[in-house]
Amino acid sequence: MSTDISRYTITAALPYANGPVHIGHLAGCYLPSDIYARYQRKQGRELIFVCGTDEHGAAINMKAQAEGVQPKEIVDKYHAIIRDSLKDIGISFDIFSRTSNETHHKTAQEFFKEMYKNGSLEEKTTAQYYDPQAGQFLADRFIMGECPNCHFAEAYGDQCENCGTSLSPTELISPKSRLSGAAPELKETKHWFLPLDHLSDKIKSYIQSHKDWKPNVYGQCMSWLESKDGLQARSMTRDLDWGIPVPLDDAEGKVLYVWFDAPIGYISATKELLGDAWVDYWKKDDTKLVHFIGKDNIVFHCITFPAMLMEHGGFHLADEVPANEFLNLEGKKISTSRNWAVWLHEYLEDFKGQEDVLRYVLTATAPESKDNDFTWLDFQTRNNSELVAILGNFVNRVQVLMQKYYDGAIPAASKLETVDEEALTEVAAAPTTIEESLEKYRFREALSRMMSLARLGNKYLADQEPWKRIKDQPQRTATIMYVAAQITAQLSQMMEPFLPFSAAKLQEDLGMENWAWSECSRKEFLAPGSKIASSGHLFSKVEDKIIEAQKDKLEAMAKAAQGPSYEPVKDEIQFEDFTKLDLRVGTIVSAQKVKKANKLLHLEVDLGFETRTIVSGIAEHFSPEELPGTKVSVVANLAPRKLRGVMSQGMILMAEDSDGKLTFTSVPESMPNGSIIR
RNA sequence: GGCGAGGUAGCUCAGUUGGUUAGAGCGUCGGAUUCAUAACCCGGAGGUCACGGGUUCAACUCCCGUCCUCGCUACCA
Repeated sequence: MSTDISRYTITAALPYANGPVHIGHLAGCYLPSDIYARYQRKQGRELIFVCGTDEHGAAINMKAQAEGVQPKEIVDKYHAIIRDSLKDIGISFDIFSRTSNETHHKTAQEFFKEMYKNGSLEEKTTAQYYDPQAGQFLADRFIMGECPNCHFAEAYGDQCENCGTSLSPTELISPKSRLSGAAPELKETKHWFLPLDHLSDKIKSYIQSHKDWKPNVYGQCMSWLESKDGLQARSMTRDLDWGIPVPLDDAEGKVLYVWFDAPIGYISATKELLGDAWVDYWKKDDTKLVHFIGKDNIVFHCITFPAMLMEHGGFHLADEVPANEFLNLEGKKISTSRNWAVWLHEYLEDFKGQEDVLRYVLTATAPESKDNDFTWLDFQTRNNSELVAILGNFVNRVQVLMQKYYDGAIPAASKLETVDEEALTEVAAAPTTIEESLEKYRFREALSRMMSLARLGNKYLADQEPWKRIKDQPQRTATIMYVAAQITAQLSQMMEPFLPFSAAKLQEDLGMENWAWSECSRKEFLAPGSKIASSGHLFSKVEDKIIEAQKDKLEAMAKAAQGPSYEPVKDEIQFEDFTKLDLRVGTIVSAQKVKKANKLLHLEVDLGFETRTIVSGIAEHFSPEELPGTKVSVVANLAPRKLRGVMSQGMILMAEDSDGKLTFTSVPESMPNGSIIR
């Protein structure tokens, strides 16, 4: 890894094709990767920048089913939206592929076969639910039944949406297939697992050879590697009909696990782009492999995927994984299901021609070292007082003055004074300082260093006051304007990775090309006599009412998404079913936290005829001190269950609103403990 | 509860081989200016560096403890 770098493989996390891309994705992954790729291209480095949609997995299957369409329709729709919106915001992928295409299917299958041949995969047979009517095995999500825990009737096979418990399908009481409604049968099925424990040391020394990785990345990896349970084997296959068929004889109806095939998508995309030359970008050690991802993907890219590559053999492992944290929106977590998001394709509609504004704001506020907040007010401020007032304004001043005094033709400088020399020295030094930041993945710092060129320009003009000198010092004025023109030219070059649209526009005004990075460490970009045109302001102000409209839109969309989110009414039951429940009035006599659990409270509840111990998961909603004396409704005949070492003998009834907030179901104070509720 | 990351000016952040009055951008206040989209330029105010101990001649920086935020994980109505 210390060898000289001959080429770069830059990947951006594959967006999952079950929804559009929002500003969080952009800030966390696509913008930084694009800035990096554009910068390295300008450096003249050989590189590929690959991405594509991730189109497999049970979630897409589910969504298709919910909408009553084929999975293919879902992924086609979102692939197009994602591809177009990323292109329109200027993300300069060399290829934007998709995991549903043939090259990828073949590549993933070959990869799997090779691992199989190497003996890296462990075959295990387990009992899984099977739908006899639909004739297929059921993914966890495809099974519904009664939660063993809270007895919610529509718990899914992986999790109960009502009480949040993680489940395995076999725990469900009276399970039903969501495909046909039939009762599923347990049937033996075979899957292929990737054991990781034996790789633990190898992975650890790999991670430890990258101590320079960002603390969040390095820390999280070591946290996993040093966890007491060790690295668990993960199943690399699923019983599903949407995905890449497992390329083995005895694997009818089985597909590769989506997390297995997705990262191979980077490789397939490279093949698609380069043909046989893909090998250079993935197997040679003089290649630098950089994965841009969000923090949710760290473990996968730093541990699982490298493990897959190690087991397959012959691959070069990631050199850098500059993962970002999360971006919040107006103080709240971005949420697709609550529709709390600024969607990229909608931004592009609402802010036509202002692609660079979003790029600027999201780069300036990118969550590089900790979660960060995007607000529309901040968006407006940064646009108006940074892009418009500093950058756009400086460029415009130069263009206007040049036009006014010299008809747009750059004058020749006479003798350079110290201030001129100093300014030009800074101009020539800009690439070096910006490069320093970019090579360390400090994009916000790089952006700010780029902006200081504009600040330098504004100060230079203010100090030199050409508008005063034009009257009686024509030679001095010419020199000043010559210098100002060079600053502008350098700006147009240094802007390019960050603000490609504005850079192109400015370069055109200046009659320049997008120069190589190495050509930019200079003092003269534009010779005297070359023309500077002006095609109008680079940026325009964002008015208050635009911001208000966006904020209103956000609230309205969130409200609409939240409106009809009532739980569906459960299946009808008979009166006898109801009478099985023994509900009683009780009073909490004492409450204390259960140790080593932060959601559980150990309650003693007086039921009149006896006092019960009940463990309740309400510790995040109530403090123990406020509870004694509270009248509650209790399920008195629930089978006892041990929770965190404490035997719980019953359950307290709670009401929950759509935000997950809990309250006790009220019982009048006057009702004696032990009274029956029916 | 365990593990990881973070807690520095109104806002967004930089600052660790410990060392003079803790920095930047934006905002704010005052001044100056008019080439420029009331933009630009200069200056000021503004910080118990989450809190409490400890090590040291010296701590934002090292050690111990506590609190808060985020993530993973356990546990859960």
